[in-house]
Amino acid sequence: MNHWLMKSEPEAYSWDDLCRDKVGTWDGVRNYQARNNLRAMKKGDLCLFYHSVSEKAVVGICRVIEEHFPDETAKDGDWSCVRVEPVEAFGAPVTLAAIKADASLAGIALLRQSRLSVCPIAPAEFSHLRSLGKARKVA
DNA sequence: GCCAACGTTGGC
DNA sequence: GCCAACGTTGGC
Repeated sequence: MNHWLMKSEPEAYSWDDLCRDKVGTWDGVRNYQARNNLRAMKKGDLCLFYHSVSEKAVVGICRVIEEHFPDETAKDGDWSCVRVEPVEAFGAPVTLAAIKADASLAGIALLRQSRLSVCPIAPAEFSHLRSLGKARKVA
């Protein structure tokens, strides 16, 4: 299984929105590297949900429930999206500042490539963030 | 609001 | 194929 981190501005689509919807379509990606990461996702892969810009924190974990298919929101070009469902909410969101301050997360793609909206996460990084975030199952 | 990083576009 | 101009993302 692979692990990922996906960013969303909470004003555009938030973790709470995903929990309300139960199932979310992760569309709107218009960056080739991010798109290729979306296409590499397998059903069952887990993704950290990061709130960018206004909050700058990892707030939960979602699971890929449908592998990539064409992004209908794209007027032109060859873009993809996936479907996800919320799995675990972070009782303690892990802020960007906390990630930067954590030596064991120094290599995380979030820091190394700050503009990439869908990036792979190493298993050790994933489990560390999950425990820092005091993740608990979504009802 | 500013700016750094980075991707894309188009002229040459 | 290079590079300047421009647009976008996202942290500060």
